Amino acid sequence: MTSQVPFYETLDLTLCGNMGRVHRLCRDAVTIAVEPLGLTQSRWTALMHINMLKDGVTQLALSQSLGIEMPSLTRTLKQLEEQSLIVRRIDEHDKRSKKLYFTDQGRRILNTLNERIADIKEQLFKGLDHAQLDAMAYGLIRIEENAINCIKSQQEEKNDT
Amino acid sequence: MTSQVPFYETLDLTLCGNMGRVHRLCRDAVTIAVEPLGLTQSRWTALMHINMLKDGVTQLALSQSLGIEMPSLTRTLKQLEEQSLIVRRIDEHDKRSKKLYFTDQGRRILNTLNERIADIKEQLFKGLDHAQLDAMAYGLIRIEENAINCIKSQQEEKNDT
DNA sequence: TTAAACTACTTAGCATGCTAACTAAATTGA
DNA sequence: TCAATTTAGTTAGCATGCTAAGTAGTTTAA
Repeated sequence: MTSQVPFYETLDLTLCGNMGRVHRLCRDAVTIAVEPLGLTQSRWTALMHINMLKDGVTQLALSQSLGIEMPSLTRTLKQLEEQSLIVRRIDEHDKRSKKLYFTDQGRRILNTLNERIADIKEQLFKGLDHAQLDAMAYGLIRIEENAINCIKSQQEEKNDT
Repeated sequence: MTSQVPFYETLDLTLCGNMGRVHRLCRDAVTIAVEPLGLTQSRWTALMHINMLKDGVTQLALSQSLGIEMPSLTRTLKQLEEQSLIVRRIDEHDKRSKKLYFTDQGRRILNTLNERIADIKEQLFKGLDHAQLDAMAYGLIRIEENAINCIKSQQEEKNDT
């Protein structure tokens, strides 16, 4: 791929700012489209992931899939339960853990949600072919790994002193 | 570039989640490194951009460079001023606007900051060549444009009804 | 067997993004 | 000219990420 925009000009000082901004914009684009359903970003994202992982998933597994910490998730699930879109049931085999299930209404909302998101996704990725998207995904994953290692090595350094 | 990771597997349902996660991780990697300087993410980012735009930049110009809204910036600048790293002076030519200047201590902190960030940046981008980084930057900018258009068209649709 | 360690989840409270609504200064135009 | 609009910045308060610390159930090991 030819270099339309030199990376070091756009991201050098900014470092991670661009990613944050693009993230917020994508998030907002979807959220505006699903607002009539009474869903915020954290809530529609959680619903999509529960569906992807299938009914009965634990909160821990969901938090890992979402890439967020448990306390962030707890708040969102509480709201979804208050909206009667999901229920949380204690796992009888391990009473510490809770499994997540859609209610009938939750499943109805999910259908609409899927349609709206497919529509927005098409708009967001317009003009980018699969090779370009794959290149981005590869880069993101690579940077993610590097960041995790970087954080880990800094924490170890701190513990040694 | 060959497709190491199929985009639609990693980002399909997640959509923008990956970007958010990578953003947070990069941000945290730097923030851990500069914490001894008493700086949080929003504060070190603001300092870097003030330096990039040069002393005397207005708050408005800075908010645009950062890609955040004025109220988000106001809070951060207030903290930086309380830390005596910058001062905000009313522009005599336009008394609505305020210009930003480093204090001596601010400039000292900035030097250390630059060194630490250069170090972390190298770690974050390890294993990615310029072509790959450019591909990512291009994709990010393209998606950003698409998202802005998508949000705009949805808002216009809403106003028409 | 039972005390210690670990695990899943929750609660409390911070950081940083946002919008809505405000103030005060500058600009526009009837 | 001066009332209406626009602009730069602020304040207030919400959404959603986080960490630290707490509860209660499970596992481990002396």
